[in-house]
Amino acid sequence: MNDKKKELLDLAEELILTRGYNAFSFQDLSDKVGIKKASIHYHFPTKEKLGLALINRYMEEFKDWTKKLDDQKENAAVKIEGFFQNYQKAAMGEKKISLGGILSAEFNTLSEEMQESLKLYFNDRYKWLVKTINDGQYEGSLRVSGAAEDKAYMLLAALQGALQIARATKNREMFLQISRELKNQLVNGK
Amino acid sequence: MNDKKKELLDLAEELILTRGYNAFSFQDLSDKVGIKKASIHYHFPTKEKLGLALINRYMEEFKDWTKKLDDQKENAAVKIEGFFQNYQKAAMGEKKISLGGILSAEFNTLSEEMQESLKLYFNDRYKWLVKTINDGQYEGSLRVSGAAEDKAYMLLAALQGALQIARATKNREMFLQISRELKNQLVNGK
DNA sequence: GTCTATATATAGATAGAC
DNA sequence: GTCTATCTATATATAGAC
Repeated sequence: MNDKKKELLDLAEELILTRGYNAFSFQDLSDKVGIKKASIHYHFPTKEKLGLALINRYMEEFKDWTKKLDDQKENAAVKIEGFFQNYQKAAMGEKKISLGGILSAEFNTLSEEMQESLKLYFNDRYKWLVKTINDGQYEGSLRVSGAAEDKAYMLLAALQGALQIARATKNREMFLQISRELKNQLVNGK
Repeated sequence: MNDKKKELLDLAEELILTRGYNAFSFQDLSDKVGIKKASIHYHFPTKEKLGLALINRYMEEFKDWTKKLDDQKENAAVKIEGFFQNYQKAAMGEKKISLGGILSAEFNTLSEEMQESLKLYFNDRYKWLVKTINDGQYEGSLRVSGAAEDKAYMLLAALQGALQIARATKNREMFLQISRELKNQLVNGK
């Protein structure tokens, strides 16, 4: 990916996380990146291609992130803590939403291909959580009551929901409290 | 509120929960309700007024719903079960989102007044949960470990997030599983 | 790669007739 | 209350020059 294309994707990411996929435009990109909006179509033929590129990049980044943890031979507790930190960064910042959060809300207005990619995005994260929680049980760095599958669902839903409510209520403390509670469930088997 | 106005608000609710606030238009309403889009401005001068009317109606409905439970002298466990059922209806249906969920995602594109109303919407629900959990502890219908405030946060976030993920993954079972787990935490003190 | 110009569609909103 | 007509703004996208 060339520099201009990457720059456009970075800006699109910023705009989508702030305003949503439907509420950002090629004109917004043009204003910020300094080329005319018609020129953006050279890099991304359609808005949908741009949207797909962004979801795919998110999935790549997640894969890279998890691979790095594997390479460093981190234990499951450290990995899960990193997962929390990723959400916490979002919660403490201005945007307070995840790509999955915004695109789920706009789900029914997205193309079939984007819908399918979004489903994969969530499934990737879910599967990683299940595996990591199971690893943690086995190695002893986590103590979880019940099935890893169920705890993974809960974790993902609560973190996504916490971001959502944090945005609307501007309440950062809430996110931290939910975080503490979830972590407690993961190490004390509650 | 006259019939036509109510009809418009009902349709707007349907459209907003399906496509989002920014992605529905007065033209959409016009197509379905059978009057020209210019005529809709007679009932709602601006789109924002319509949005505000919808949030306010949601808050009124919630107040009526909680009042009915109070009048029937239901215990806290029954009330909380009803709260779960409200979410479950959404999760099992086609829309799979709450008004708060969609408007949080679009938060930064909303008027200040709508943002403020949305904050109240969440705070109303949060305060009711705190009070109900505390009542449940006192009367013995619920057994919760830790502060009611913390459990209320968790409950709200997990249910909102569960709806969000259910929409994108088309996974209804996930919602039920999260529901079971949350209820377990509320009666077994975990 | 980026430009100007343009096509086509749709948005929210208003004026004024009926 | 609802209509037609219209305004103004903006959207995604394409053609063709440079």
